[in-house]
Amino acid sequence: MIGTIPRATGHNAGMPPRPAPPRRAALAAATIVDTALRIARAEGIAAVSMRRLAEELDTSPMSLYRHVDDREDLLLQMLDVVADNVGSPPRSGTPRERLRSIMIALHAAFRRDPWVVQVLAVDGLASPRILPVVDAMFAALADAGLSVAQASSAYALLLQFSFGEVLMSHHDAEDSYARRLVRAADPAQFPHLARIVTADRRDYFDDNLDRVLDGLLSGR
Amino acid sequence: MIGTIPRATGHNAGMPPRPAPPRRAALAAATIVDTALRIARAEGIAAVSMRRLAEELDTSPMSLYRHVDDREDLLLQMLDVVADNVGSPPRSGTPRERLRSIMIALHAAFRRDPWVVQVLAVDGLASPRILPVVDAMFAALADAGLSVAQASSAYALLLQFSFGEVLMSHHDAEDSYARRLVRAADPAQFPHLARIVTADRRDYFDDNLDRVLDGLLSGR
DNA sequence: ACCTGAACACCGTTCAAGT
DNA sequence: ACCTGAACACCGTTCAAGT
Repeated sequence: MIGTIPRATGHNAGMPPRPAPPRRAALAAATIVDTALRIARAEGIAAVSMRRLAEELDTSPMSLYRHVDDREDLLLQMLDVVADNVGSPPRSGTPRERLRSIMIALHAAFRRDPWVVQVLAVDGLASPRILPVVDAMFAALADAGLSVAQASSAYALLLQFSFGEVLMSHHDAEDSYARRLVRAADPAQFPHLARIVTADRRDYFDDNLDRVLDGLLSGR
Repeated sequence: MIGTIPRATGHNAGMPPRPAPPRRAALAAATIVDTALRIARAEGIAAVSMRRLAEELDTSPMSLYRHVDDREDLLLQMLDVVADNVGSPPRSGTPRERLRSIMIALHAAFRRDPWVVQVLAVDGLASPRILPVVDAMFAALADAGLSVAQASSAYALLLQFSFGEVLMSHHDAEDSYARRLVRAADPAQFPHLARIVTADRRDYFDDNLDRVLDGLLSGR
């Protein structure tokens, strides 16, 4: 599997081979997390169970507990990886430009790992590695002239927006129950709804991000 | 248990007692749903299991399956009740006023039953009884002068916003992991974050709703 | 005809027995 | 000292045996 022996990146080059490695490469925390991420992306976070993970790694479920405190700890380590994927916030540009590119990076990370939103929503977990991004958002909001109270409010809105977007588009993408419901709605009873349904769907995120930034930054 | 014999509200008063009721009152679908709602409100949706529900109703888990197809069907019936709690959308007022009061009603219902957002988010379910509210939102957006494409986009944003709000405030309310994380952040490393954390928290929903409506309705 | 106990295939986690 | 099989307390759901 990919990343079975991480961090063995050359400082050992030229040294004699390590004595008598165990028959199977030792389970590394990074391997567990990588495998969990792969399962989560392919089948959703519900498929990431300790037993399933152990099976995938050819071990017993209890072996995992030597590298991971419990399932919550595993989820947190998965969130660390996703937080790193968001990347560093930009240092130049107008406050609005900075906010915009942070939000787009956040959104891209959420889109790549939609299960993240479920983990944050259901389990209330978060990675400390996202803090630089959060700090940069507050910095941009302050630079835009917002008071502390206004910035708190604006930050909440921006996060809620990207959260909600991923949450809903995740199920809208496939032929979800909710989508079938709207399509099956009686046009006579819900005329406005019917007009909308016939319109083809696009990705609303970029447009709506500009609308939100309009509401937050202009005119106060 | 509470609600074992619902709707026995007096139209039988003065009548002779019913002949030979079965030893235990028959299980009604409404009783099951009511009990499930009570558990969900008190302990979250994860506590609503078929086995727990049966225990609460003094029956076997399999008896529930005579009134409910499966757990998904139960969740849908619970969503029906919440959708009814949202109430009828207003028929008068400016488009903005109508949108505003619909959103506030929706938000109030979500606040009363935060588990709804998890069910919609994780299971992708929805109740057809919410369709009148959705239709009214689209009607207001059309009356405000938005094109079909603009209204679709705006509708998505409004729903995403209220979704995200409930999702995040649900965990922010209690002393969640995410909240402890922000509070534990190093002020030297994250100066902007530190300023915010010391500010006391309010409910941002009403303010942010106006910001979102500003962005959506003004200036196009 | 109706109800339901036992069973099946899962889950996270503990704990003591095994090497 | 280290690893892990069996066990515990859950879960949704099926199915056949019971009345």
